[in-house]
Amino acid sequence: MGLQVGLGAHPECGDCPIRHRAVCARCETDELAALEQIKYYRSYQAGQTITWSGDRMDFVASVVTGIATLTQTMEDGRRQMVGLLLPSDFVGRPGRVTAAYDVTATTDVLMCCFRKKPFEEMMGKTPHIAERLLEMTLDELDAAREWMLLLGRKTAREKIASLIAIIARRHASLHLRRTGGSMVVDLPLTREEMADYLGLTLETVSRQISALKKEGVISLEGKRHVTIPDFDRLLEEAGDDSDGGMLA
Amino acid sequence: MGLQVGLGAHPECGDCPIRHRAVCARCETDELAALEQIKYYRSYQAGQTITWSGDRMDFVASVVTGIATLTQTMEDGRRQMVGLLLPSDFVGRPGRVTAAYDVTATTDVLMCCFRKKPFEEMMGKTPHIAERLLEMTLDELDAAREWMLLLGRKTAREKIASLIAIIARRHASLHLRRTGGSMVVDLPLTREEMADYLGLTLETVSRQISALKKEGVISLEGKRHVTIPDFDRLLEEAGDDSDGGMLA
DNA sequence: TTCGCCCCTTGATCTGCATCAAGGACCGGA
DNA sequence: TCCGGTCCTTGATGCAGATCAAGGGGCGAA
Repeated sequence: MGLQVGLGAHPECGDCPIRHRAVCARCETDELAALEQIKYYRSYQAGQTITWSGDRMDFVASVVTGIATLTQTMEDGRRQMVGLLLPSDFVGRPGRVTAAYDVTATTDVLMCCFRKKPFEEMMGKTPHIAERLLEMTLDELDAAREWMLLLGRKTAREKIASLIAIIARRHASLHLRRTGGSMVVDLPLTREEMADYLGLTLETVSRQISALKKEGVISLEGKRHVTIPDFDRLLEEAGDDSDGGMLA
Repeated sequence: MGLQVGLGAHPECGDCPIRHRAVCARCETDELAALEQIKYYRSYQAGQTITWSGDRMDFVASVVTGIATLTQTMEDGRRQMVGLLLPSDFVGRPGRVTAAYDVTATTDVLMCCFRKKPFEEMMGKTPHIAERLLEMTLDELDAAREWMLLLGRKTAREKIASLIAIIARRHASLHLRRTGGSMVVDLPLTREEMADYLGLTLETVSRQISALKKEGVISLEGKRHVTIPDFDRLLEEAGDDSDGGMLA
């Protein structure tokens, strides 16, 4: 979450997120060249599991296109999503051999991968990579803490409103369109995935979306296409103090 | 959370956590000397607020002794703890000017502080610091994700059992005593603070602790002193898959 | 065109935890 | 010794969201 660096920031960069958005370390050329040499691409189909928790994972990667999730599962099947990976987000942990979470592609996904060992060696040689990764990880930690407030203290209605706001913000540079003051977003998740994100059941998700729709906070075309006539109203429903830097 | 490096790992280190446990970067001498020059100590009384969310925070720091918490508060007063800082844990974010959370001392706390600017300059010069901070932040992120599973999907009873297990583990090198196979821990939090940690009310916390006590999962002396006769049993109550590396 | 599979919606009922309320244990100060 | 405050426990009641259940819409395959 929250690992994006605006596309506009480094216009000279190319198509791989690690390079142009994730750990490009301000586009310093030699680092780019080195990273360039060890990267490779992998694609996954919608629904495909990228790694299972506990499996060996010998690469780190960055999402180029598509959406993936991190989830934890208890023995009895209860599931909680703990990460939502959008383009430019980073997965994997330098210095760890096995995956800690199930990583699943919810849409078709293209990943830009780096074998862990050469990546770690590069990190040792190019300090900016560790600094950039630190910055990204701190952003993720902030997002996780916001998420904890949501899980622990928000009502079902507030959770739904928050999720829509979060997706609207995160997709801002990707899929968001402003149409005369109103925002339009496509929800990239099924009701069940939203439930796993929010710590609810899919029935409750469905009911609360219907309620927000009936009351005019959002409007729906089909099941996924959401129009937000008044973003501030949505934030109010979400229980958020403020916009938190939507357009900062 | 989870930022500890065993005391035994670097016996030659001194008394400041940044130095001997947090970002010592394997005790490389020159880095130590440089860090040594910019550090200073501050102490806080139990109950005192260290920073309010939104305040300017011009230092980063590491807890030397005592316990502090990070909490988020909604406008209507609902509170969620999002971080629990034990000795050796790190607070603050290089590259950010204002605090994102309320930081509160729950016991008397001694912090080892570094003014942000010199610390950031040092980071630029000594790459190992960023690497070490990255490692610590990734540990915190993992802990946050475990916490999200707890908040989103666990029952009140499982939450309490989980919290006791977490504290027992984290205090392992500090306060934990093994007495013939059983463990003894002092809960460093009031019932209300536990409730804020777990996303419950203090009444529910109290009831569930009583229940676990009645069923022999734990025993209590006074309100804070807990004996765990069978740690595996506790983990079972917590819904955890396994010990997760308690003594690893 | 029809079938079958998802995904989603809505209704009825149940229940775990919140809320409201009262009182007990402990402690430090007058 | 009593008093007030803080922290904790326990009981009674209410309600948000889970659970159980039924059915509708869209879409790809036959």
